[in-house]
Amino acid sequence: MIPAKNNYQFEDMLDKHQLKKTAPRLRVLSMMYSKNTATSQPDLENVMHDIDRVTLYRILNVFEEKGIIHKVFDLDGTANYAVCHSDCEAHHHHDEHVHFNCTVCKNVYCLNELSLPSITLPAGFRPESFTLYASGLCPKCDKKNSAK
Amino acid sequence: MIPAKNNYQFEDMLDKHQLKKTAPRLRVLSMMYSKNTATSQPDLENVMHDIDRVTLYRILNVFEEKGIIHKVFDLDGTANYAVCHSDCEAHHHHDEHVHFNCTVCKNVYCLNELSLPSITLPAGFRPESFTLYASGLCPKCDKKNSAK
DNA sequence: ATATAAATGCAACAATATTTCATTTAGAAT
DNA sequence: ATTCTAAATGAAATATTGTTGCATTTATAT
Ligand SMILES: [Mn+2]
Ligand SMILES: [Mn+2]
Ligand SMILES: [Zn+2]
Ligand SMILES: [Zn+2]
Repeated sequence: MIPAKNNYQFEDMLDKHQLKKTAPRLRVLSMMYSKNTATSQPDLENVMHDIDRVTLYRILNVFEEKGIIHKVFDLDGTANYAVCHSDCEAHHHHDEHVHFNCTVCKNVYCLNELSLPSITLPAGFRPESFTLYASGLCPKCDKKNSAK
Repeated sequence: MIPAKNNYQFEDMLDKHQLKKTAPRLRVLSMMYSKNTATSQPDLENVMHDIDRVTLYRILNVFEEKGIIHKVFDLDGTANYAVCHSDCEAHHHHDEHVHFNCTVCKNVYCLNELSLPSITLPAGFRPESFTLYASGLCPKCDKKNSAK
């Protein structure tokens, strides 16, 4: 589903966005591409002890600006970031898919396959984008749950 | 649309939920019922200087627990609170309506009239609740915008 | 009027995010 | 290869946001 990427491809990505190929950026990229769930700033901080917190914030911000990753808030309101698969451009995201937040493992899944049902808003509202959040049990946690 | 309420009704509400009728609580209630948009903690803090920050947090928390208000995160991830109109009970909310976040005035509107379209998730996911967020121009900001 | 549990206010603390600036480094120019 | 420079990082300071503990006040039941 998510196409795996190697380090050369990550370097290309940074090149393409006129970002310098630095070690912290490559590590963040490879971490985010290796998972099928979104990553929070605390997640990164816990794994990459040697990289400064501020650097992580800045990497997340610039990646979001460039359209490499997009931000999703989970049930607690903490920001999670996931790689974009919708040919997003700088300052112009198109990540209008469903997000699933597991109530047990707290992971956030991007359900890129699902497009949103169209919906009509009350008169006067001019919507520009939609996001649908679903929460409940993810496949893993549901399996564990029904096993016992 | 939103039924206006007077102070006696606010007192009744607190009574019904076994909460003491205190001045801070009544003021928060009346502020939230007087608007048709959600209220953030900073909003409250800016208006009610004389009430302690911590008290406001506690009021919001207990109101949410009791099913009087529900929490909505806006585009920046800040928590906003809006009155419930879905006969919510303590620890059991049913606020599955559409939320609209205006990109200009930043206001969050509960579109209680709109129910959510049903949606089928990929195999394995066991959803328990849904929220649909829309963002764009609210009626007011759209009108101002097209005027000039 | 009194008693008591609940609620508030204040101070301290913790967690999270941003700003500033000195130092380092990637990539371009020579 | 060496030098140069803008970009990126790291570290400290500051700001913002949310929580905890405790003394004081207050709503309400008796
Ligand atoms: Mn996504
Ligand atoms: Mn709502
Ligand atoms: Zn899960
Ligand atoms: Zn607006």
